[in-house]
Amino acid sequence: MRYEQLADLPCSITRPLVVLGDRWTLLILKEAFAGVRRFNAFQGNLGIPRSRLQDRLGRLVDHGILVRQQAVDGDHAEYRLSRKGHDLYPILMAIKDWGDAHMAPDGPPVHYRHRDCAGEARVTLACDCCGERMTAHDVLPEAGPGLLAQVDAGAKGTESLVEQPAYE
Amino acid sequence: MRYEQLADLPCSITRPLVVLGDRWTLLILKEAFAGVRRFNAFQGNLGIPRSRLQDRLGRLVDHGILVRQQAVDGDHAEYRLSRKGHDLYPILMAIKDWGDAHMAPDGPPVHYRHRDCAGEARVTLACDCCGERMTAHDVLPEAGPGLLAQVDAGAKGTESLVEQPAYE
DNA sequence: CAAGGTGGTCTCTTTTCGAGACTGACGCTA
DNA sequence: TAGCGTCAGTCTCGAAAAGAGACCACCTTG
Repeated sequence: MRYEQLADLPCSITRPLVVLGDRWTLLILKEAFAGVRRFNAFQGNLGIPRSRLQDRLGRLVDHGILVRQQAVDGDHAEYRLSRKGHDLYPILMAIKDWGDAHMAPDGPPVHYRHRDCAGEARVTLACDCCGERMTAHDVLPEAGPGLLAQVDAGAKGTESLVEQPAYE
Repeated sequence: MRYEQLADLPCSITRPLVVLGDRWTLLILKEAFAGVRRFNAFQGNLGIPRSRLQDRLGRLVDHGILVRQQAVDGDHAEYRLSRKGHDLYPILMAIKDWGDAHMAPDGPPVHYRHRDCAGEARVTLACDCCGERMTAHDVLPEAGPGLLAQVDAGAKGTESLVEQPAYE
């Protein structure tokens, strides 16, 4: 049970990971972005045990990442990405970029192309102020409002995060 | 054993996820980017069981994501990010952006600031040709060389990926 | 009515995880 | 040199999660 409590930490990387960080969840979402909506399709494409899929879909619905509804053209259930779920796309694309760079010796298995031109979708990390591209070396963590709110509320275990050392 | 075989699929999202997609791995890497290098520091910061940490660090070293070496200023072991590991940073930042947007009611706990100005690090998905920003709706998957190589080699289970439906 | 597809449940076995004690190497210091 | 603290790493054992696959109720369609 202690693992779930990581979600209480004031960290915007840790909190999503408690929801998304297991064997299947991101794979399910990848399928959802590929247009899959039905239970049996998820199950067949991934080979995930049915009970496991049931559990994961339920959690994603609970978190508002997927929405379960009846299909308009039939009686069957559908799982569709909510806005919140849709916003996960850059995460999958960042994974894709890394996979293409480091785990695709024969080249990218799939090109994710811009509909309007021949270009490929790529994730970039940049400064939202000056627009310059950034790497981990250019980043300096600094306490934000979400952390200060917890400190003010007397939460424990937050001190170390305030003094987070910069990545060298 | 079937889960690990997903890594054989020609998909640059699936393959990294088989390596990175469990409770702890990305959390360990998050710590590594925060400057953590020592076994006990990972263990203490995350509360991960020692045997689990041992296993995960070993896997990351095996995959060339971390490098284990003796510290220059002492006898203890150090785990440092390799180039390959360093390249994972956009994934963590994409998760951070989503966490800030959807799981941080009090605002971002931590600002990841550009060293050179006051701006914040943000991940964007854009076309590498025309530079236009993209969402999942703008993407059209298309078979690439890594997939065709497997098809030519007579691999099974690749057909469905070629005909991957576009995200609606 | 039978066949086949749907999402979903149940059971049983195997695997993984978690907690914490334990080890052995090393350095410091009294 | 004996004692102590710290380091990474190992072992054990009970608990939790995952996996495989049968099973269910419901609905179409022939």
